[in-house]
Amino acid sequence: MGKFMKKITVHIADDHQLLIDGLVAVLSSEENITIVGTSLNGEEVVNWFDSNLADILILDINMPKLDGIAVLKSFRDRGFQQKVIVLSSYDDSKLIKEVLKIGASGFLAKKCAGESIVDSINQVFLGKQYFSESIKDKLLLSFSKKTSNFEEVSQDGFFLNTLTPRETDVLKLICKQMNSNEISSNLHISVNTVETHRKNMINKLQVKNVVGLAIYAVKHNIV
Amino acid sequence: MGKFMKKITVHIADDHQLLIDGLVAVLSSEENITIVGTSLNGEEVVNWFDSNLADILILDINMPKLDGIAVLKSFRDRGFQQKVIVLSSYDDSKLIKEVLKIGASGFLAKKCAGESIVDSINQVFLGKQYFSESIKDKLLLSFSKKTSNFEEVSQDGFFLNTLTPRETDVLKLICKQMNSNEISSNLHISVNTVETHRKNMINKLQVKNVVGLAIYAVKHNIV
DNA sequence: TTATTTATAACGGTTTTCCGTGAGTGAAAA
DNA sequence: TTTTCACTCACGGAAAACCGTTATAAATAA
Repeated sequence: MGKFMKKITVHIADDHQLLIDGLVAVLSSEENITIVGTSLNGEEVVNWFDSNLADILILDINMPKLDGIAVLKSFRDRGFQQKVIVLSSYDDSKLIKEVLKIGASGFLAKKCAGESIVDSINQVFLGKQYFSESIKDKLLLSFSKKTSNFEEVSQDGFFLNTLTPRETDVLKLICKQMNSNEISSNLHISVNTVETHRKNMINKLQVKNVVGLAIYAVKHNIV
Repeated sequence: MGKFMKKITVHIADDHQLLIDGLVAVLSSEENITIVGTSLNGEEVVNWFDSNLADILILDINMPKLDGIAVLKSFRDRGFQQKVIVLSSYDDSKLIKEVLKIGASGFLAKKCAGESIVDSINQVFLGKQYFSESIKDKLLLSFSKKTSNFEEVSQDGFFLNTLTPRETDVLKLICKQMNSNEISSNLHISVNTVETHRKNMINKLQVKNVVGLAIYAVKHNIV
């Protein structure tokens, strides 16, 4: 490796400082990689990239304020060029496909090994895509089950809609184990309205019942 | 530091290999600490300590197979002596109090900084207790709200009961968004039985409805 | 041996959720 | 400016969840 070769600049975003510090420690021994910034939530990421540059962003999905999906979307909408490697605790095939569709270059499950983050940075920097082992398995598995994927595909790539602010309000209260009545008092709206929001969320997130909503909420850091 | 000073031996357990590798990288620069083992789930931890020793165990709460709480309880029941520092994404005051009651020596939120893990290991090795900043705040806050803590205390320290194997079966299916009817077919038991399990879980976990159960399940890695 | 725990099951009644469907308003985007 | 989106509200019926209570058998712990 030549002495004056350009180093790959990396920004790491994760709501767990401990993980960031860990990754920094892992990557610090790689001589062709420099960490030029870190963020603890989505807002910080967006703000940082407003006035800074990095070749690669390691982006956790589950973050407060603005989650990884929202950050990705905002980058895509603004035509930003840096590569993004998504990091997630949950290796859900729906999620993987969604982030790829929005424009991520790689997907790492947190259960992958430390080396694979080094590999992924190098590969993605070269313009390739990168998936950790468990992710590859999940993707292959989901493609072989054509039936269960039919609905997703048929919806032209919008199977994973995001919630409106108001829906998020309702979902938060649902997760506080309130019923529709309590929620309606709390938000000063009619019970019918609450139930409409509830229905709409169940439809757009393609879940079966409140349990699906609650799990979605936890996994997307809404609670 | 003397050349022949005993190093503190540490075992790290977390279901995210990435975090383990990160912690290993962070701790490897500490000359008085050696990592003598790692585990990706609760079972591995228990098995490892059956035939090995470490001064300190860094233990994640959310792990598959056997969660951190279960591991702690099994250690306590068998009279093991190593110190345990609990690691968790969720800095819930109930959880903190419970693990302390079972015998943990420290509690780190994953959002704490990498240095604090070094500090915690050193402190706990000296016989002290250690809490990361956010945890201290949570504890103080919960002690000042005496009212909300009355029920917990009044129950003689068993506010956080564990589920029976069968209840766990039911909960898993609940989280797959099945209704009681579907669950009963799936487990070949009566709908009434399913609903009994459901009720019992709601009671013993002190939640209000399925949403509470689902959130409990996700946070305790049952799904 | 006795007490407790676990898993099973029943039942009637109440509350809540879920489903379909339709509709009005205001704001923002095309 | 027309259209789309977010938010609001309504109603009726079906399905499911929740509550209280009781009970039996087997296994296990005290």
